[in-house]
Amino acid sequence: MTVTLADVAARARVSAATVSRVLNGNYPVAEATRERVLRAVDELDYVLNGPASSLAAATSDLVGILVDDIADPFFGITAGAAQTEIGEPGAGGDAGWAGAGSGSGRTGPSGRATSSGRTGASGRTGASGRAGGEKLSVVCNTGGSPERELTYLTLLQRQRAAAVILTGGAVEDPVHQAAISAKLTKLADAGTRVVLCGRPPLAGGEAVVAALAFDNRGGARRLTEHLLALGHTRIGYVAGPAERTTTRHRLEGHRDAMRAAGLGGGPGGGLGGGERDGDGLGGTRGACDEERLTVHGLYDRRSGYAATLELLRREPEVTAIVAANDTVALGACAAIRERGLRIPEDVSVAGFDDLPFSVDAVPALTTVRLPLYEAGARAGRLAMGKETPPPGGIATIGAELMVRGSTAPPRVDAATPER
Amino acid sequence: MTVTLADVAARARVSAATVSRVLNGNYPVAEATRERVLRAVDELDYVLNGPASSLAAATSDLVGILVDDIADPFFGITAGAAQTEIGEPGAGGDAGWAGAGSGSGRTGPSGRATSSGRTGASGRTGASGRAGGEKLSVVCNTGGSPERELTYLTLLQRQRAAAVILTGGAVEDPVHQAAISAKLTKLADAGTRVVLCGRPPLAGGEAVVAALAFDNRGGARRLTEHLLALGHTRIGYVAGPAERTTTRHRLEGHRDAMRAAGLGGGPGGGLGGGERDGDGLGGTRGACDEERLTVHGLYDRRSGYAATLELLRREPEVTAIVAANDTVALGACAAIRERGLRIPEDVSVAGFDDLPFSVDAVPALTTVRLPLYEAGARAGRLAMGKETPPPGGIATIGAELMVRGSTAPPRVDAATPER
DNA sequence: CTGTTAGCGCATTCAT
DNA sequence: ATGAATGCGCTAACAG
Repeated sequence: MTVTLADVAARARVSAATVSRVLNGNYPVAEATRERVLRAVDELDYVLNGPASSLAAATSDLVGILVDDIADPFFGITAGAAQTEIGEPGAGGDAGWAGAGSGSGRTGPSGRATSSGRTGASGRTGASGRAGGEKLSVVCNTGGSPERELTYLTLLQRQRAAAVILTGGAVEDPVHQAAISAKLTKLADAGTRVVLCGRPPLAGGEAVVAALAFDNRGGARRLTEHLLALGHTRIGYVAGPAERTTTRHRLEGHRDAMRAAGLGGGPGGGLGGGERDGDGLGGTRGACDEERLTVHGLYDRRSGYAATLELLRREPEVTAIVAANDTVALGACAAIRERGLRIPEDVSVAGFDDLPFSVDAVPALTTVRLPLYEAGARAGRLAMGKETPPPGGIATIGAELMVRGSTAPPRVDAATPER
Repeated sequence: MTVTLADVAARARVSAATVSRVLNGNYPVAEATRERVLRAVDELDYVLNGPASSLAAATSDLVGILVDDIADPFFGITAGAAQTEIGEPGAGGDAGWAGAGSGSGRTGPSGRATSSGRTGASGRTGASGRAGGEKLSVVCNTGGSPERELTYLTLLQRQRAAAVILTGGAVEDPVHQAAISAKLTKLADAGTRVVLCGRPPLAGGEAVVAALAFDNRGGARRLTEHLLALGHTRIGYVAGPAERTTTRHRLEGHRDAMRAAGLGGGPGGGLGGGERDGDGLGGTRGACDEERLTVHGLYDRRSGYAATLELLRREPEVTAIVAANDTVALGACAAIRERGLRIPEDVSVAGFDDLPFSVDAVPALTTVRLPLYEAGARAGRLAMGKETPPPGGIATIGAELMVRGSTAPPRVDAATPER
């Protein structure tokens, strides 16, 4: 019922081995034979049996991209970029079928004979039903759950995936860290290329081809410095889920800036944790403020809304709110407005990521731009081995402060800060 | 080097077949044996070889979800919902094995010490590195390109995917329609369950398990009726790519409403195409206006921005702009503001989809709500055979008008409409 | 309930 | 340059 290699071989009057060689394009085959085989493939509408092929070759063309939340543009942009790089034959191959007029014609297999620069491996394209050297890049939605992350990794391992890209922050639970780490090592041992994107390198990251980390800390620090420079001192922070690295790094950057300015709980400029209890003097508000002005939530609009309401309740005098990301910032804006406050006159708001909609917010959102597309694309290339990994396998990707309308100096009549 | 079924069998002192049965959980196995096998699996850290398994069983656990643009929340939400349904072992029992005396009590459900809810077939979890009955649901980004859509379909076909979900509008080019249709038929013939979500059923859709179509036309009509009721008559329309069904349906709904109100080019209330050239009288502005007040672009912010600028240039007197979707509406808002106009005082703006950020726009966006999550989840269940298809395999999903702040009556001093 | 026996469809040695 | 074997790792009858 389903047509196999043998059928094609029979039709083309060659052996199955030859058909295989033509299809994989990695072995010399006489042009005439090749034509015949290709024609038989078209006529029979043959489609390679992936599982069989993978089994025999001990490799597959599956590339997995793990994301926390596919509905979040942050991941959509990153994953889409990676997928673009992976989908394209890219380095060395051709894109197939340049020949037959693609506009409206391309009735199908007929007008070939061209097969432009069919160099080596990449050949066939899908228009007629065949598909060749392409990788099947797929994105898997973990929903932020470490268990699902592990499950997907196992599933991918089971498929003998060619590569795996993990995007977004990691969960810091040491048990999960270890589990993920072990799993990645096994994947790497089995020949799967592992790339981290927007996630800090893991301890003993030999298993990983490359880790692309965003400068979350630096970006957050510069953002808060901007607020401080405007004159804000009572700055609320709507953080993400406490256990994620992204959350921690952004929060640390924020606090670094605060402390360097003599605000917050720690020694100026320090980044160490310590000193949780206020010492009662020294020109700072003490650590209690640091805690009081931070609220954790999810990376979504609703959380931003709720957390901001809470922040406003705890400290009605805040003059600025820094959100974990742009989506959260949007929720924060809604909460602020609902309280009858204006942005930025009464309260400044800042986000993180610079997602496409941020520039359209009213007022436009001050945020920190992360080159998501570029990072995703690079991760894709790295996964495909189309780009050489950075030295040490680790690269930090810059974060750029984008000052826009949602931040401004605090009102002059705002309660005078204590210092 | 890699551990196989035989290794596990040897360690557990059983045959490979028994190990297979334990792993698939679809055949009676003595509890003691099962324990032994499971332990061996853990000790050896065994992971099933997917390709080999798929080859032998002639099925795979891969489920593909095709989307136009993964960076667009419209698709992210839909795909994420579908993936959630597919990922969960869920109810409904798994497709194949109702036969083997599983009527009430699954094979050997008796209390195993460990792992709480290890229910019958779905067994093993990922935490330890094993993964069982789960499907690997993956989303594939076509970028709106019919070629890539076909390529992905072929790739999925090659993997013998268990199911495929196509989301979003279809491209209307008859050649591609036919190609897709043919491909879907082949997939279905090979046992792949095909589900359409947010896409109209295709001609001769026997191949498809179910088609979930949004009521784009009705939603668009009600939206425009809302604008007309407010008193608008000069309404600009920023449409999506001309060749997509979603674009056409929304545009048709809009024009239906316009014509029913005696505006636009056709006979009142008609939905037929005809009458492209204005007849010069009859109380309507004629078809030329219909064309003049419509600009096509992509479904993104930038296009919305550019198209709106163009619309404002063509007809400075427009009092309302309807956008193809919310993202486009955001761009439209930016353009309008840049022109020094206020929303909604000078120009009303409306979108479509009701994405999460729309309620946070300022002013909040009037739009048409599509139950994306629900639709995606339903598509996922349909793909898994967990839900019975609607009668005829076709269901239309309602679209609800959401009136918010971005639409208001036109200014009274606006140029008086001619009628 | 469990072991035995055959392939699944293809990529590869080897030969030629 | 091509054909003929061999086996990848697993599942599915079929016995027992």
